[in-house]
Amino acid sequence: MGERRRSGCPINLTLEMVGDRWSLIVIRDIMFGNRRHFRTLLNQSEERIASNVLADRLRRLLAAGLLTRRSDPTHRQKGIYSLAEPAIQLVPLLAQMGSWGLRHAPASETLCVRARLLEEGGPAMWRAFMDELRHLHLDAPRPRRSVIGELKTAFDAAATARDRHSDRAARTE
Amino acid sequence: MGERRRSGCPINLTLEMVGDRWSLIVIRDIMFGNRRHFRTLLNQSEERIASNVLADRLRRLLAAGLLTRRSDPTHRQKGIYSLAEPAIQLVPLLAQMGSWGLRHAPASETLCVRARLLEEGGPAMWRAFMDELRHLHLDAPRPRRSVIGELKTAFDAAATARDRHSDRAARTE
DNA sequence: GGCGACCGCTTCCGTTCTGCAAGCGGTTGT
DNA sequence: ACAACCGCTTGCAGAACGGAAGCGGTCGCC
Repeated sequence: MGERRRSGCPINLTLEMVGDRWSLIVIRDIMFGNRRHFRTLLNQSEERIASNVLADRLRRLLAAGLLTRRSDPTHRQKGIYSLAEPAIQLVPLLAQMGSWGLRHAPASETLCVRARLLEEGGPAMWRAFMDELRHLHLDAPRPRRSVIGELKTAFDAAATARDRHSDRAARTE
Repeated sequence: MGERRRSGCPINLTLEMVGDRWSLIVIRDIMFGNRRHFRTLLNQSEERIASNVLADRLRRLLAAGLLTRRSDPTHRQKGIYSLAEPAIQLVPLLAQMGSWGLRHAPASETLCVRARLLEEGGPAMWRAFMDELRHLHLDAPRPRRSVIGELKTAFDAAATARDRHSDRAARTE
């Protein structure tokens, strides 16, 4: 089992825990999309994760203490996945990844809106977001500010604008 | 060539460019260790990267525009690898990875010193560091502040302290 | 000018990881 | 009872990884 660590460097250790092509995608979907079940993570995945890879990542993230799982009272065989505190503290990292990606990668305009908003909001917004996640995932009290709401509003507005635009484009074809 | 993009999400695109187990290690070593040649990246690698993997990563990072390569005037067959601007802008991301790793992973005390300093310095220190990197890699003017110097001083102090400690431990064995 | 050390980088090969499709046994709603 | 759905597994092919040896070229040195 190649579980031994390559070095004690914090950057390296972070890479070893979440530095693969899927772990942060799963965490992103739970975090920003509030997808809590296996099936929603699988089917609503923008990047089309394979079911075996998803199962494997959930297992690893549970083992690493980044996620927790409890059974869903409404369905005997479902589990509800929640972010643990270490995963919630990935918010600044994900925000930086979003900022970098929208500058240096061919990101889609609509999907950039949230990244841009999170960048403009800065650390204060990240902290509010983390508080909200603690409410949703760790039974902390509901904070006043809803960053998820702000992100959703901005995203919906951008999606509507894009649809209007593509309607117009379709009409002129 | 599995080069097609999975989605236009900025986080996903960042992952696709540098979200593997080695790319950011290579960039980290060039950035913090100022290792500019193939051999130094290979032999001084804390994590013992294999030469074929290193060659592959350098090729990819060059193709992605994160690194540049020029030939070394002192040795006909050597190349000097430099960070391009997009790689320099990974500083905040690497800083966040360091911060997360030292909190949530079993990071070595000595190697944590730099991550902690970079965290305490905050965005102002990151900006100074990026300016210094632009001087070292992009022929920008030398800035007043040397973050690399600060990091080295702190690291050396920690290493000395650790050595003293292990000497003492050895003596009492 | 010959020789050993070193240079960037490649090749080989066994192991592991990924991506895709199908499917399993159990649960739920009708 | 039955179909739809649930979390998750299996099988398999191709890609990526990791370790070791090695290739042709270059350098410093006597």
